[in-house]
Amino acid sequence: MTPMEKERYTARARILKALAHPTRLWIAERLADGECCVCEFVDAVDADFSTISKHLAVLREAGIITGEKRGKQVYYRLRVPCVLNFMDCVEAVLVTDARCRNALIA
Amino acid sequence: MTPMEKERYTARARILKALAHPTRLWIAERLADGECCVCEFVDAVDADFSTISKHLAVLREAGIITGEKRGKQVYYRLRVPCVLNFMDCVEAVLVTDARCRNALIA
DNA sequence: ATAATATTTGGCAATATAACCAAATGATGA
DNA sequence: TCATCATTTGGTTATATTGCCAAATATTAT
Repeated sequence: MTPMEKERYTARARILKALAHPTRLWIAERLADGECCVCEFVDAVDADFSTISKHLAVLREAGIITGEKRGKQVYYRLRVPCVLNFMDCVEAVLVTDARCRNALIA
Repeated sequence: MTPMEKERYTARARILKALAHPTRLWIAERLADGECCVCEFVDAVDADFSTISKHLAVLREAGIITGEKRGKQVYYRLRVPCVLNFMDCVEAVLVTDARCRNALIA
């Protein structure tokens, strides 16, 4: 791994890491259907609103989402709409895993 | 987020988390070109061999790779070959981010 | 101006990760 | 059998993440 590669993979890993949390992943997928108000997440997720705000900050700082204040509320949306793309693959890993556990193969 | 969703997103996040480390991501992409011996990673990555072995364990336990011992060596390969798929999107996030930083837009 | 609402920020404690060294395991070759 | 090589596992320390509470900020409504 050359220094250049290291830099590149560090940047990429940072993005995956931002998505690698159940709540954040759920939020990202929700946003794939269109923008949402923070308040919707607060209602839907069973966690303190400050916790949700911090999750949003993680996604924001990773460049995955962007927010806009409208009145009292803040609306977030995906900055790059392809986030869903890799869920198919993630799902494939899960399915393969389940199949293999059942079949007792590697 | 229903309890069922929570379970689902926790499983998905686990997989992303496994990939969300520069060394592990590099290894995964390397394996997308075909199987590799652990020794190749040990040579290529500047980290203790035990560290590399632990990274491989993380990927293995996440169901992303699978290893096979052949003689003294262990060869790993991707269990689901689509890992590369989402790199395009990750890259798109990085590019968008760079563009916006330059242009001073959100 | 004050109060109420929506969100972010600061701070803290609990837990999880990452990296290293040393030691254990497994396979081959002398 | 004994030494050697490749890899994994155990243990430890440093660092990072998570989630809650309390407090700060910003916007609207009274």
